[in-house]
Amino acid sequence: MTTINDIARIARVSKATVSKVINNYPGVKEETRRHVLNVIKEYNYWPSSVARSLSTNKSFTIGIFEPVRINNFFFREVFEGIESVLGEEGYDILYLTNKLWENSWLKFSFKEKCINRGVDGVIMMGFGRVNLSEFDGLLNSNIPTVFVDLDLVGSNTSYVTSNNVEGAEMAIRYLAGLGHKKIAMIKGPAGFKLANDRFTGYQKTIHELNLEYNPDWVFSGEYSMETGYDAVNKIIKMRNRPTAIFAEDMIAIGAIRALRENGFSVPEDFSVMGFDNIELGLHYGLTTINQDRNGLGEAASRLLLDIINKKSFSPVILPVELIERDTCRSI
Amino acid sequence: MTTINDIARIARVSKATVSKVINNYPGVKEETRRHVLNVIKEYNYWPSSVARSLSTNKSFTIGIFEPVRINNFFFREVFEGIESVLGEEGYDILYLTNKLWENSWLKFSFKEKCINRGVDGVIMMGFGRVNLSEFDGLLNSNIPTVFVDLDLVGSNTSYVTSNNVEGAEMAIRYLAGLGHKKIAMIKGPAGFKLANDRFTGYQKTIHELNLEYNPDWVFSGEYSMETGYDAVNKIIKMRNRPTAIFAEDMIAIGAIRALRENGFSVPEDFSVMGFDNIELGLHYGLTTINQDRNGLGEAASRLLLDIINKKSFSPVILPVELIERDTCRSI
DNA sequence: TTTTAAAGGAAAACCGGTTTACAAGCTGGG
DNA sequence: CCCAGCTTGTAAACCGGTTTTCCTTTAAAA
Repeated sequence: MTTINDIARIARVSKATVSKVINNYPGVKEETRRHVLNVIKEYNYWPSSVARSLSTNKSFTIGIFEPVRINNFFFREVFEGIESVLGEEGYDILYLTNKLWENSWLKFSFKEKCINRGVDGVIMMGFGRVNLSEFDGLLNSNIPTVFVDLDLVGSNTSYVTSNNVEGAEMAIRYLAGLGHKKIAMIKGPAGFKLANDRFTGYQKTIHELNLEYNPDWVFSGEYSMETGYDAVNKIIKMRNRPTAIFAEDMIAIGAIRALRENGFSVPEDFSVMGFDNIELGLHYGLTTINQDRNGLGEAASRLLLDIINKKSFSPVILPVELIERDTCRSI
Repeated sequence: MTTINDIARIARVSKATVSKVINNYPGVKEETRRHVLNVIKEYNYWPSSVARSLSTNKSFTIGIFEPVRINNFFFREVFEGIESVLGEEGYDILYLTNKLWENSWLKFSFKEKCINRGVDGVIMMGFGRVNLSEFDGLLNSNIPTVFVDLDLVGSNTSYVTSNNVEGAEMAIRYLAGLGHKKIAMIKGPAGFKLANDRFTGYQKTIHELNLEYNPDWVFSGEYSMETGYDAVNKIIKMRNRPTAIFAEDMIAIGAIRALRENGFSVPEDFSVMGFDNIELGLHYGLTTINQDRNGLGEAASRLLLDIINKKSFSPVILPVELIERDTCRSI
């Protein structure tokens, strides 16, 4: 491998001079600069970012932790947003794995892993509100950190999220506008801010609009079709049935399938309203709330860069929008 | 940040001794070892992998290039396979972005980026057979490299892929077994080994079984529903129509939708056979060929580790299997 | 021509580790 | 009691960059 020493020797200058040329620093005669640049090009030299990181304490890498593997496509799209913004700024993205932790002679947590790898900042996604103490190290450190969909803040920590409360409110208002007064909700996994916020929006709006609130109409479960099936199986046995069902897309699709399999029609017998706008929803004509997953990733990266540059630490909450398709009807 | 010097000073030993303790090297009295370990734990010290990389020339990072963003879910699942294997071995994964390249004062290619970042190896995925010269640098370097779905080999380069030829053969034999003699194929994007191999298997088997080969029944396009729509629009206008359609899942689903929209029934009027087994296929009851995407990632990582350790360089070709659902019928 | 300031470049220290060479201390055999 | 040989630990060099300090040129001003 060609190093800065090779270049210095060949160009008959000191390595300090080569360094100045590489970094476009002043204090080098134009003639010398050109000469050094020629040698660099001729030998196809590229400085080692490892060595550079060591001396500057800046690595141009951002770490990502993403342990939970629910909901593949979701994080994938967030990731694309992250990558596009950070890439433009010259950062690469280090996917931090934690498989080895258990075997290690000294267990280490998020913070230690970040320090060990020398990342300039870290994005945390896919974490629920369980075991929050896991994050203590990070929050108390000065490592710039951005959480996606988890509202944690600290000296150098902030978060981004979609406006899930408002999204749920939009959904309920829309259903109410169609004449629905009995609306069920199938919540996502308990402990996740996402799911909690959506439920909050649901409750709040039910109250504001004076709709019927019935605890029996509130279900909860994993983010899967199963959960929709289970809830529908209970709903159809009820004497006092809701007329509309509000649930996250994957669950909503499970519900639609279950309803159809039981001889009900959507939206004739039940209206179904989703949340997320996953691609699959298109194939079911699912009316839903769209959240901008790419935008979430972009916002996360930009916020992280702002934290790194000490420019801004304010959480970012992204707007959502209602997408009208064919699974809700007015009654 | 706590460094090895701090630990050495506090423990009243030399940094060499601390280093030996960290790496479990011999030549340290048990008593000293324990003492140093205690100090390390007390001060929550973790060695900097940046500094370590610099001196050992080994970074425990694997790079990934994945420029094309077709087919999200596919790479996501491959990635999971990669991560699970490499994570176990203590590697982290560096997503290499190339957004900054154009602006850079010296353009650099895959090889230079790898050298610059000091990765121990690199996995290339999502590349087609276009501009193969882009890879010259990598192939001629001694950087361990594994391609996914592109059959490039070099001194330290190999590849993994599913057995796409055989998969196509299975598909055609299955359709022929159901009595189909006129089978159309909608190919994926030209230039990709994946798509080429599948077409090869199709052609070969058509010949072997003495089925009708009609160039008009061969279509080609992007990996999208659109492509399926377009092909079907042509097929239904033909006088001599095929009775079965073979295409990659997303395209096949487009075809199914197009057929239905035009008043045809699947599988009554046309049998449709997919390839890939994407999740969406389930919702259409699509009969298809499954390829093990997780396994592809695992195989890629293991092969890469083998190349790094100079143990094996042989390409890996993974078997596929036929999944029977509801879109093909016997005639 | 001499004085002085500015510009250019080299030398050396540093970042946090690893590794090699060597010295000191201890043990046991003759 | 002395010396060989093993064990333990230290000092120093090194990895490939950056940055500070300082010396040497060169050009401008007096």
